[in-house]
Amino acid sequence: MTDNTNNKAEDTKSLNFIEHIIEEDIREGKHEGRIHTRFPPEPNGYLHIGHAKAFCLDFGLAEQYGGKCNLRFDDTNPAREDVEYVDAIKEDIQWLGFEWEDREYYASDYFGELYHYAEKLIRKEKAYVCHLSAKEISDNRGTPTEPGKDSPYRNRSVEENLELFAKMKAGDFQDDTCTLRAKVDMTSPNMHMRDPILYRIRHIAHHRTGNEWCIYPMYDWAHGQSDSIEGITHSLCTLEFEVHRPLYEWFIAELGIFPSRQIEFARLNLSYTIMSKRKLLQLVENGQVSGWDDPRMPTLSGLRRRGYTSDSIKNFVNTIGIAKRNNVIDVALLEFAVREDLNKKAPRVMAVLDPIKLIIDNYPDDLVEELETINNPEDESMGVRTMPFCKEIYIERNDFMEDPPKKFFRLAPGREVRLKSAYFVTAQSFEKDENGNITVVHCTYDPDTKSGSATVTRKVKGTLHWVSAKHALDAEVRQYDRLFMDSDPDGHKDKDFMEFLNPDSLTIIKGCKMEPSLSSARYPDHFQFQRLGYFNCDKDSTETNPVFNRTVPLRDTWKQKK
RNA sequence: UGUCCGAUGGUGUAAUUGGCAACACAUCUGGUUUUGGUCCAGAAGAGUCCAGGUUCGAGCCCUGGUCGGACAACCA
Repeated sequence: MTDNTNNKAEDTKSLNFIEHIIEEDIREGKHEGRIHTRFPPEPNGYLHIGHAKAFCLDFGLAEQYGGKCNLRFDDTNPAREDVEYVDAIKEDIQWLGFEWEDREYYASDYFGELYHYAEKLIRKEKAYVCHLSAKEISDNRGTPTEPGKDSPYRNRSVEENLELFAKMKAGDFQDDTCTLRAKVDMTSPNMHMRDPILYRIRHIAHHRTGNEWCIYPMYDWAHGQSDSIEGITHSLCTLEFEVHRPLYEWFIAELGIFPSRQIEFARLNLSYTIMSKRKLLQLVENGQVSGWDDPRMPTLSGLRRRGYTSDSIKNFVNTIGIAKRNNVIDVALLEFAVREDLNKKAPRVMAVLDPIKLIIDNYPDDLVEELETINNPEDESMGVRTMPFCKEIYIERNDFMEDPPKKFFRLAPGREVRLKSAYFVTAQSFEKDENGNITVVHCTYDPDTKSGSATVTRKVKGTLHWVSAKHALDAEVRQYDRLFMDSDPDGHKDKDFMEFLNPDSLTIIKGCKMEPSLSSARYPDHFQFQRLGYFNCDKDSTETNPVFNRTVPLRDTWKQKK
């Protein structure tokens, strides 16, 4: 949260609905005022900005109310999960500055305890071993508007169930031959209460428990009980689990265990992007992006590589709020968040992406001046540096126009502009190649207009960035645009999200000219390329081929008017 | 024909729990500026999905609608 919103939040005591619940719980002395949350990712993919919303809430609330937040991997499905993801998930959470100390847990840590809970349910005649096939179970479950039918195995004896369940665990049965089901109510209007499956048989090695188990708990059975075992007071999850809550509470009541409370909030949706892990995986596997950390991905690793700062993401997440209604956040808000943060932090440098040579005819041939320039006008403590200046420099191709419109403030024949931190120059002539493209612009400079000298009082409308031709560093720049051309690529019943992929989401520009100080840039150093945008050094960058990503362009009111 | 949830400017969230609907982004003016950035000043934009009811008073409470979302994996 920024200082600003924080102050406002405290002044007006503007709370989201979960904070209201928590404060009321504290007021009433529930759980002795203890607040304990958890973030429960499944290690089957990388975390994205939507997960950031969730874990900033989980960890943030714990921080805010002097409680704790556990990191718990929900690893109950060995077929889809992998340690690669565990490490990536931890790195992303730490990147945003959250700490779980020694509370790194795994649902698989509780397999033993869960097994005993299941036996307890069997003894209470609240669970049974069912030999129906997946198809039969599905057929018997009914539909949302029609009740289901009882399984023929529903009423066997406690002893028989206990024995069969032990055999399931012992590996006496093949995959998919039977399940352990809770005995709730096949006629419930809530589908999740129609004798949900607790365990299925899978003879697969688990990334943590190896071959110790061949029965694996389902989400509803593992998740809630894990919350309870850890003494979680407020278990926050997204809206789609709302219909699971009655079951969550049924287990607590039947087992008589610690009553964690599940609270649901609306997940984050961002315009022009998709947030489904499955679909993001599809982009990775089809090679539409270079990996989970492709700078166009909404993953935290992608945003990090793109040049987003962790502060900007936290600020963003705290700005969007928490509620229960479905929402779509404008990506412009995310972009605002990085600009706001980088404006304060990023040193200003000069880089010319589409160079055209500017020759200062009246400047001494061999003279090189070291001109001083400020690193960040927003933060004087960032100091100054010098840039070499000489007779031939590069400017941006679109900063010169042969025949400009009246509101064009840049260079044109006979027009004078300022070269940032250097001199005023006036364009005199230009050269074209056989195709009519301008190749060189000739100008003259006024020695009395040197930056910092107060000798000239006349004003110029435009200021251009530039790089000394002789000293320029050649570099590659990767410009990114939105990955999808539709504001809601995932929201069309008749069309696949892949149809909306933007073919121009990545533009690689080689031969960009940069000021020499950039040779020391290393991943993930952030910069503002003056007049262009915020950029960061990419991890592909090398000594011989420096690479920069455009994080986000500067706000451009000129372009909008054109 | 079911159950659950939701509905406040273009977008997102607030509203001291029943007291003149506020903040941010986006948009548009004007000013400052050695970045057409930043910053500063200002404008426009909702009367809270609809219809009733309770009340001195309703975005908040009640009733009935409408619209939107979730739920029928041995996924989470």
